[in-house]
Amino acid sequence: MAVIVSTKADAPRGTRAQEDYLEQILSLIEQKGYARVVDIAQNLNIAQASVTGMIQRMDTEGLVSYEKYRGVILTSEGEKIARAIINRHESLTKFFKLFGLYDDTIYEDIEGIEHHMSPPTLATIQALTKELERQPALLARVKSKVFQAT
Amino acid sequence: MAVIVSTKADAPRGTRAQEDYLEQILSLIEQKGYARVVDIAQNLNIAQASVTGMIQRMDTEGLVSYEKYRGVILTSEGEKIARAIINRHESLTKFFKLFGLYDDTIYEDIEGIEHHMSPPTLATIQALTKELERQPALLARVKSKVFQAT
DNA sequence: TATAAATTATAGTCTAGCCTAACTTTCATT
DNA sequence: AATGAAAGTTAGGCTAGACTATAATTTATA
Repeated sequence: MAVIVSTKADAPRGTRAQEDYLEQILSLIEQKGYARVVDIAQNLNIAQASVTGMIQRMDTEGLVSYEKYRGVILTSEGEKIARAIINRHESLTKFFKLFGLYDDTIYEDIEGIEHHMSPPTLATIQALTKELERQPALLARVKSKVFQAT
Repeated sequence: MAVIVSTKADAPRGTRAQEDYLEQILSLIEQKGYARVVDIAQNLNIAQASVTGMIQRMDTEGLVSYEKYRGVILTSEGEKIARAIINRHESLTKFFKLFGLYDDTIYEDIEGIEHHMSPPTLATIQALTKELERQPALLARVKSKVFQAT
């Protein structure tokens, strides 16, 4: 069963920074039930005031719904973007983990590239991941070619 | 013969935008012998005045050497960064081309991710590329799983 | 060689996205 | 219910990196 990938319909996108916020917000909501400014700020390593400001902008842009002092929730538009980003993040993590790269290395790389990978390319990575999972010998050979010096 | 990758020595880096400029400048110098503001501007899809401004900043930061009306050349620092970026670009192109992704898709994705990929991760991609080149049957199987709808 | 065209530079402006400091609201505890 | 701590907001400021309009310089050509 093949994966069908369209290059036509561009997925909705915020800016890079906004995607980071959306990803954090959804992740907080799923794990704690709500997303507070203070937690978003801490996770993104950003000042609280900056988070408030960005959230207000994202509210006017329809990515989140926000009321003063009442916390944030995602609009359906915002959630769609957040899920796309999280999906990319997870797929890429799975892929890179195959090769025994350090967790920190993986995390930093993905942080950068998850904002830039198109659906077709991601689908390819996913297919490749599946195939490599099915072929441990092949995977071992690739891994054996790369050593990381600590 | 294994590739040895260090995670210690961080490669010198400019900002994302600066890396784009450096890549363009080196590429122009290699293909035309010199890099003019007007060509950099056109290739990066940016106004000429913006290029002049950025080049001046990069001069003060030691990435390029610049004299009014006399064109730009790279410092050794700047060239080192430029070559690293171009190397990443080429490696990634080679990798994605394996899977029959559209050229435009490849170009856009790489434009985004080349600024964010660490040496260990890149080395892994390179090793994987080699292995897949050696195993056409495997490659075919992965490709068969992803169709792009035009 | 003079002058028009092309190229490059300057000046001034704008937005995104961050910061700190000070203020306001909410929450928890007594 | 009062009050101090925690969370959130506002105000003001900064830098990167883009823009347009205009001026200066170089290059090409009549």
